[in-house]
Amino acid sequence: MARSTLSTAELRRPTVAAAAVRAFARGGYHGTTIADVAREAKISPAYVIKLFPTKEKLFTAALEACFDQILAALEAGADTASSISPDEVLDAMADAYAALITDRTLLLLQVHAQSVAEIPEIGAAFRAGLERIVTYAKDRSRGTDEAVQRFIAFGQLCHLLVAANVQEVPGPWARLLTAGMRHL
Amino acid sequence: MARSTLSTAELRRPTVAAAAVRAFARGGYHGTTIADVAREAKISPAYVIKLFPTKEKLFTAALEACFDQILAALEAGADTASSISPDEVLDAMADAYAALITDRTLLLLQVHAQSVAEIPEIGAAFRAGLERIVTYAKDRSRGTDEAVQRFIAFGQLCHLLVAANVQEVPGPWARLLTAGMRHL
DNA sequence: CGAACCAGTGAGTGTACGTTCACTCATATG
DNA sequence: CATATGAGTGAACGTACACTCACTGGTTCG
Repeated sequence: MARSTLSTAELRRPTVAAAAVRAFARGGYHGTTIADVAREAKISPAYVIKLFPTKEKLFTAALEACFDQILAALEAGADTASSISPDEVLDAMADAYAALITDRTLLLLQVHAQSVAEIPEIGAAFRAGLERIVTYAKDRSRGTDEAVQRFIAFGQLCHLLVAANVQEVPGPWARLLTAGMRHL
Repeated sequence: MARSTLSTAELRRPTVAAAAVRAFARGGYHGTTIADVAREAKISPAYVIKLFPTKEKLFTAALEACFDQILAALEAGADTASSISPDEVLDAMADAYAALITDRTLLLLQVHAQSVAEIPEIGAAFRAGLERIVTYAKDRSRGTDEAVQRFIAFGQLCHLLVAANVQEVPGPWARLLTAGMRHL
């Protein structure tokens, strides 16, 4: 058994990053330990930090994996649009995003990342991911700046609703906020 | 000198809560220690937790103080509206909010709260504050549900831009997102 | 065979944190 | 003066965490 089946460190890194996505999505950066990630990845803590030398690098790796998945979903969604009208393309991407975050993992990781964006390395990775999303949405939809801005703004509203569990709560204010949102 | 000048615990609590707002806004829930809050309030850590028996209660107290200030700003802003047209009232409230969060303290505290809303006590306090904002915006502006929803969505976009420091960054994507935003 | 290498780990180290507790000191009142 | 009350603290306790390091066992190749 050579390279092809034996898991070298290089091959292992993405699976550990995927485990980090799940673990950090639960507890956020400060609320998640390297041991938590190790448990999720089914390896020892020591090996986690051999693969990603600091906790910050581990988190940014998770964040990049998160944005990779989001971009892929947006691309796939855009392909299903019934016309090339900008609004319809953006709408198809929104549908795809809503479907992607049915399990809240990727959404929560972004929320947590936003809250530790003051850490330089993490802030940079977060902005890089945001840039990818915004420029892709703009280029692919060929919509106006306003339409793309609205696309992001309502995405953020969606993050708020899910993070705060507004859907599970009664009251007219909650229904006002969730009206028309597709992430259920 | 009796009650009026001597600082009793009851009188001290709000000033400690205000210190907690500042401290937690910097580091978030998990990234801020009780000693940080104590330093900010210029008292000992032990006395902080005598005033607020657990870290969670301390954080929710800070969060409530934060929403108090936001509501007050929205009310004051609505009073300055040049007409009673719903859109103009909402616009005046948005201006007032933008002015309030010129220093990023209250904004960042909300972002951090959103990311630890899974902690039941904190999630409940966060939803309570959100409910106050939404119902006030709706009742005072007498706008449509859609207008109020948009008001909140673009508020969340504003939080994203500030938390991630998008204003300080070059690139067309950043300018697209910040276009028309007033929080500078 | 043996030497070099690499995936992966167990056990530790130093530090920092939330919370507790016994205490001090100032004031207030009888 | 004596006693009580409550503001405020110093020092400790137990735990938990990021990160280190010396090590094991398997594989590769001369």
